[in-house]
Amino acid sequence: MAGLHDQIAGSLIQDILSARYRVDERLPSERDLAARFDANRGAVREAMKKLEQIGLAEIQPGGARVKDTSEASLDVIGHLLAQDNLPDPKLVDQILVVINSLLKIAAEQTLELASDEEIAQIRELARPLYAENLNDEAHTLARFELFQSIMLTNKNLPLQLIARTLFEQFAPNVSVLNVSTTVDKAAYSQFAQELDSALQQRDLPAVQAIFTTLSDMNRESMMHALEAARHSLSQEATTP
Amino acid sequence: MAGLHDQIAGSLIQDILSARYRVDERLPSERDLAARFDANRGAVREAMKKLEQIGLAEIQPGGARVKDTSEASLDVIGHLLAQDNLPDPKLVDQILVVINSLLKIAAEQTLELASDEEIAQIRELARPLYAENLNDEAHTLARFELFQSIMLTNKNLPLQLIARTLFEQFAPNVSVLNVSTTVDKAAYSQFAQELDSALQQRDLPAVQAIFTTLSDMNRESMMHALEAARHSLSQEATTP
DNA sequence: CCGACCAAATTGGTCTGACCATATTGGCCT
DNA sequence: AGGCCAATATGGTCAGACCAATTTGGTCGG
Repeated sequence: MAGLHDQIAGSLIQDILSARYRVDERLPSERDLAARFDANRGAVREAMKKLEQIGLAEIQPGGARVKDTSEASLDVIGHLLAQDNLPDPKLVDQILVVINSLLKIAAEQTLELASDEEIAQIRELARPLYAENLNDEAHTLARFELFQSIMLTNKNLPLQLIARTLFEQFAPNVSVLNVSTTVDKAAYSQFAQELDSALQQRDLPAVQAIFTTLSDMNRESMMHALEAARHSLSQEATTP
Repeated sequence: MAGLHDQIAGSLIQDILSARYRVDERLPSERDLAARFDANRGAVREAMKKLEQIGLAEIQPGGARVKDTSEASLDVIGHLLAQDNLPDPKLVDQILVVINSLLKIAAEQTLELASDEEIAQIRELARPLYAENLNDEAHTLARFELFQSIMLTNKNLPLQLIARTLFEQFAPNVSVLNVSTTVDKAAYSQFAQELDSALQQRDLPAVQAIFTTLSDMNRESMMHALEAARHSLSQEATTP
């Protein structure tokens, strides 16, 4: 299924992220890599192009050099998360901070710019979360739809692009954690009700406070899910 | 200087962004495009790869289709800004909202996590802005260094990557505007002093308020610069 | 002994041409 | 008219070659 260049790129990305090549170090030549992977140079070349696009390497006539992660593109995040069995908790928390902040910004802007109809639509999507006895799947779906609605109602294109990019890299790497089992549905119910009310009254400070609280909630439940997964993994290791 | 594939990519990007191809419409085949541009298929292929990377097209066996801008990568922003003589004011404002929000988040996190030494370093960089009689160049540099310091002191990698990416696309497209001539240096002086004090006392609400005000300031001065450039352009048109 | 300079080897960049697997198309048959 | 199938067009991959720029290593002169 995956093209040869994808395998090569994946291997090189892994090598770079696991620090097998130091920053500023020259990568092997395309011809060498082609020989090592028993592949066409074109395939290696495509792989190198991907590295460059991700921002992990800088290709120049004379050789390709490894760049620091901090100079990379936002697309490295996904690769960083996928590096180990479990995603790095610190990185996960950083991502959550950013995503939740973006959500907060979107909500603030929505409050300021959205029409009454648009506000009403968002409020509709908060209703399902009133229920504290939703099953995990339905609860996850309801949360997702509410957040997506807030993001899309906002007409800020850069904000949307960032949020989507970040989420797309984030989601597949935390899906194994079954976060929905650790969310506090009672707290979410209160959140939904307060949000509904604050939206109706277009109460900016209230909305800000609500999303600050939400951020803490989400970060907490994610940390719990990560810890649970870590325990589960170490159990598997001892009883194979 | 620019490779042939870059010219082809640029032409295709322009065509897509100016809506000469509709969303979901099939692009001409690589062989057709090669003939049209009098180029090698490999060159066209590289150009198409770039389109796919930016997220403006989706390449599949059977043909390439145009995607909606909202599904693109964050890298479209630069191309969107560069599309006309002057960048789209609405888009510019949206970008400023996001950048300023990210800065605010970084500042909040810095307040929470940074060491006293790091805080002190940032405060140092606020000092130069006390002066209201800095020349434009020095003022721009001082602002830039302060903001960059806040961004880097924060250890949030995703936040840094997003901010840098956004800024790199933004800066070259607004550099023609000479924004520094429209900033209110007196207001900036007050901002710097308040920030210095708020950082020293680690006063979170104060920092939040300061950056909210800063955002409005920046957005205003950018709008003024845009308007000035617009007038300047229309004058040139009447007196060539 | 060191630095500047130059030629050779290496490297990425580009082009040509071909073949393959798959998707699309258009005609044919029912 | 609808379904089926072959012909065709398309993107995906590969091989081999040449070019321009960089890097490298040696040599010469100070």
